[in-house]
Amino acid sequence: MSIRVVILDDHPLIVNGLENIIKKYDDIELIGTYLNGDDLLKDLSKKKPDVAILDINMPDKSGDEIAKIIFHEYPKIVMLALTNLDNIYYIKSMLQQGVSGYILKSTKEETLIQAIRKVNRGEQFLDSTIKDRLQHDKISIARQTAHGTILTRREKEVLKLIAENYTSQEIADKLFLSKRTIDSHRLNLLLKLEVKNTAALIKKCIDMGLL
Amino acid sequence: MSIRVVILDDHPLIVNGLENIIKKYDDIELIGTYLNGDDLLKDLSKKKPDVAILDINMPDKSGDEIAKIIFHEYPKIVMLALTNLDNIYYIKSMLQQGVSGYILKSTKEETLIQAIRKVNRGEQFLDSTIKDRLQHDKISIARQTAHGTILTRREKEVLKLIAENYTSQEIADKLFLSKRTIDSHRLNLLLKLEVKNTAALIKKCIDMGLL
DNA sequence: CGTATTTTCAGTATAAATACCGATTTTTTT
DNA sequence: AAAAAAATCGGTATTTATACTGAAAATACG
Repeated sequence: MSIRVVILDDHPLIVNGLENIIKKYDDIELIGTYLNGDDLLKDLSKKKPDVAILDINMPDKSGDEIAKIIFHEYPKIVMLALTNLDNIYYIKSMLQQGVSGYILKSTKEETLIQAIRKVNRGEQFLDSTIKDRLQHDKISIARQTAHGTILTRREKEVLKLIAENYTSQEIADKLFLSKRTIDSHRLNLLLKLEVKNTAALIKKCIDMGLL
Repeated sequence: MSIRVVILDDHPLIVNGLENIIKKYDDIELIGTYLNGDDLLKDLSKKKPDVAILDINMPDKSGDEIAKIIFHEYPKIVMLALTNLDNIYYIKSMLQQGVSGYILKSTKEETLIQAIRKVNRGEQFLDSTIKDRLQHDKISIARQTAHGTILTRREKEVLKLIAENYTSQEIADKLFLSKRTIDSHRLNLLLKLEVKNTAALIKKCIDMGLL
């Protein structure tokens, strides 16, 4: 019996590439492709794939949210994350969310197929480049996820406005809050992301897909 | 005689997707794929494609640099730019660099094929979504390219350090310059990119692929 | 219903960035 | 060689952000 796979990626061209690759292999069957997380989640109540290939940088819901839901509602589905090199921040958190493997979007055909087969057998697959990066940034990633990179609703809101050319005072006016409150949120953002100024904050958040 | 095409993209998975799509059409022939601009340029002295599909966000050389070189050295080659929605900043500058068409990475198979055929006939092809965005941001883009979004070497250097968590004083020490000089560069960066603070500067630069 | 987290707000102080005024020297381009 | 652009540095004033106290109210969660 063949391995049934679904793909989630907001990039149709990537989906197309994966689709065409998988087609060539008899032991793997593509039973669904999705451009956003909600569509995938809806369809999972009907279809039962063995492996779900998930893009990490999604515009609406972030990859780890989807992974979390799938992991809890459909624990039998094995997940394989699709990621760029730039986004290693999520990796540890994704591991905890039950993701079994990581492949890069810049991966080759053979590596992809190998990864699908491996995670379907219950093993873990980490792209070698990701392994290196993990090794290299081990400490900072550990700290990263330790006190949580997960931002609260307000923090995200403030973050977004900061990136949009607003000052603290303007943000305060916009949200009908005190400037102190905004300062407070800014401070928390800097602490959570371990940066010491707004410039680095914005960069890191974009790198992590929070913006 | 079929349309001979080369592809430049640092994302193997995208290349793979394009490759598989083009394969299916008899009137289009893929004669080369490249993961970086230099490889493509080297090969152009031997191969003579009709159409070159170029990724815009490349890590080493930026897309418009490549386009400029091709346009001047091989004016017969028609260029089709591959872009994300996020990066419309380059579009006008690319047009001036001789690019004939724009397709989104999130495009569908048919649109891609249609675009290749159209630009090969000497016509222009703009993805409808890009058209909309161009319309919407018309004024700001015009201003953008007018006084040049092109940053100088020093400005890029300072910009990078700003994004890396350094203060003006620290940057000054690092580069053995006066703090005033750094202030000067910062001010120019803000003016050139038409933003009023560092946060927005970083965001815009990342959006534009300058970081 | 009680506990934890989030969100809210305050004072004060310092550090940093931005807004103006300017200018000279060096490098690149024509 | 001349012109243009880039890179350098200075003073001063103002605005904004960050650091350090701390704490009350609102929400979410078990």
